[in-house]
Amino acid sequence: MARPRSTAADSAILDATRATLVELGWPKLTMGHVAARAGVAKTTLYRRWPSKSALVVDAVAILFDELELPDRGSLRGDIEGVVGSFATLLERPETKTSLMAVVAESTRDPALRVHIREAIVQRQKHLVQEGRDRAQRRGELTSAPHPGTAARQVDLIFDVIAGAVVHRALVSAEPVDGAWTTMFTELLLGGLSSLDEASDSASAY
Amino acid sequence: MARPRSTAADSAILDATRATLVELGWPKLTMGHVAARAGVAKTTLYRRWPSKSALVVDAVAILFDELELPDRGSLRGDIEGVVGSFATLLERPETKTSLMAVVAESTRDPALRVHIREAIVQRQKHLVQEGRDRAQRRGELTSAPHPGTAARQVDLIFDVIAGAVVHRALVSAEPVDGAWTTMFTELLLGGLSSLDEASDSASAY
DNA sequence: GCCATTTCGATACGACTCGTAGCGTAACAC
DNA sequence: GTGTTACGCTACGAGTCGTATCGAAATGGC
Repeated sequence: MARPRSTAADSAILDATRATLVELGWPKLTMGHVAARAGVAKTTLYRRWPSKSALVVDAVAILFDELELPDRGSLRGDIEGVVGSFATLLERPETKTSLMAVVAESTRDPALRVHIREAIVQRQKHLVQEGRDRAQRRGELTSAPHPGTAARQVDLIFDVIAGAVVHRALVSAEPVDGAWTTMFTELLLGGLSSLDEASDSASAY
Repeated sequence: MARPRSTAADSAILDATRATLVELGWPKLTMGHVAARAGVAKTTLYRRWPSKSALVVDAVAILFDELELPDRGSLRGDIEGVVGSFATLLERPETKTSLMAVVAESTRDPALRVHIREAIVQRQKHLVQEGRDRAQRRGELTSAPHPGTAARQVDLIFDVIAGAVVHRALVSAEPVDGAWTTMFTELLLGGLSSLDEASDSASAY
């Protein structure tokens, strides 16, 4: 009908949000700072995002798209690769300080919880599916009997990998280095083949 | 020398903190609220805790002591038990809203990070060691070759269990129910025996 | 029992953030 | 052009933060 919303402002705001996260960290990031840095009025921010948390989710979600799953020739290699790149991502100050913060706020804000699930979790879950498909083609894993079982296994593996790496890096606050990754991958490989056998023996799940 | 600090005030403050967490949640919890509820001046809070986060860590850490590892006769049973009780703990509003929040702030506050590690992580790590010892006595696992390897395995297992359950419950925001626990335990058992064999074959780690 | 010492409750403070409202101006669709 | 909408700017009340200051209260040492 009339003047459309400036898409330039959108990206300027998201860029400014990431830059401010790096510089000040989540707790000291304010809507005022972001607005000033983006060369935009504070009102413009509130016209597009209901809260600081929602803004940060969008600003950070894009960063997760850099996660890839290059084919390293084996399931072991693929897992070690994705763990490494995820750990690298978590070391960036933008993600490190804000990821836990938005999750924390989401425990009291259902809309934000859905927002995170769609923008980050579900959006990256294809990585697990892809790794699984590859392993099946290589004959390292067999396909699950029921489609529902397969989906639940993908969900489980995603929670285990993401959860373990996040916990190691941010809660235990110790490095996700080669030694840890090797050991974790060994654990996961053993677990996966165990799941494979268990679901082959019919009734299990 | 003179008037000692009131221990009654200490516990009144911690109780008030938990109660306020339940009622208002982390984001709306203020030092003013806690002080008023505890029947204490705001100044008294700041004399003992440097920040809201540090106060909440102490208030919540005690709750983790209710985690137990009753002997269910098998490693499988023990794991399922501890996963269940951890999930129950995470469902309580005091922990749910505040755990991620303090971790988030700890990414920019080294002192707080150490505080969390000592009060929560290290304090509960004995559960893993205990489960492992039991499994060895039952003959379900063998002891690691080097003591350093054993310690690293305990750290890894702790991160995997705690991380996966937290991620499932708070990030994916889906229930840690019996089906999930069964599947996760199966994964972990397979992984543990795999680690066992790998570390038996000498040089591995 | 008395006194020095330290904590305690109360209050006030400036600085900051929040989210919203009101305004005139600028940019686009038709 | 003209109407409609987004924009930048400013101001606002409410609320929080962490600190400073004060007299009163409680305790240990003598």
